[in-house]
Amino acid sequence: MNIAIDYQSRVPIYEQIVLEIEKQVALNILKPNEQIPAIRELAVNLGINPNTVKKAYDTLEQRKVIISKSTKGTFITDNVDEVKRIMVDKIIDDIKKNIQELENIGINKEDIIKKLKVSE
Amino acid sequence: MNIAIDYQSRVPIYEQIVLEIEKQVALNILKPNEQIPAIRELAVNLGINPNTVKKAYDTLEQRKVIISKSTKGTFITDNVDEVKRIMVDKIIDDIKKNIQELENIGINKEDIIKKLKVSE
DNA sequence: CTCCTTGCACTATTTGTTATAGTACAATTA
DNA sequence: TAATTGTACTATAACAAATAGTGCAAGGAG
Repeated sequence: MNIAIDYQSRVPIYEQIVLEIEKQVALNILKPNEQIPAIRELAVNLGINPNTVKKAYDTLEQRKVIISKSTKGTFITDNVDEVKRIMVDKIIDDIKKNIQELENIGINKEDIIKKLKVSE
Repeated sequence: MNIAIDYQSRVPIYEQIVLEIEKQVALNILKPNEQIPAIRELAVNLGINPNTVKKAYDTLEQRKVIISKSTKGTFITDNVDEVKRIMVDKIIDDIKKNIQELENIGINKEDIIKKLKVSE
């Protein structure tokens, strides 16, 4: 499990872990039903406190990205498609909001497309 | 000056003020050289501490959105276009990043456009 | 000149969240 | 039996945000 923690970031460590694991699920780096590191193990790997990892795992379980099985370990959900769908919807929504903001400022769709095409 | 503060948000109050004023500049609600409320006045209006408003104004001045004139008051910059340009560039950059993320997940440009067109 | 308002500067304290430290339990596995 | 798993809990530390409070210098209005 490869996770880079940015200690300068305003995003809490536990949330960085959440976002990174969600991302790796969406990118098929983490597969359905795959086991992920034990709380204590990941804590050691990242050099942080187990409670912080626990908080991340709790959040991920609430979002149905992972499933914790007592004494067995923690596993990626078997319904990875749903996780992806939610992520994609969120990103699409973000883009729509950004486009709306640009239009509010007075930039029309053609100009937006023009600006996007440069260096894309 | 109409600013709504969300106390539930993780974004600090001073930053909410910064973002809202920048937005109102971009939307031409706040005009070039226009005077904005005194620190103490806005603090009373929003029901917050003057130091919090001061921090917001300091940030805005650093970003060249406003100019503070001792004993005179605080004013919107005369170069509003530059503020707009920076905001637009930032939003465009956000959109690009989001598109890249979608492509990484495996969604091609045509699908992205299709998803964007629904309800837009 | 006096009073009020302005931005500015500073210290101290409070508050809430994040992160750490530490301990313990139940259940499964080797 | 020993080790590992997730779970649960309390206490503490660390940090940023926000508040509280005081005071200064300078300009404008009366």
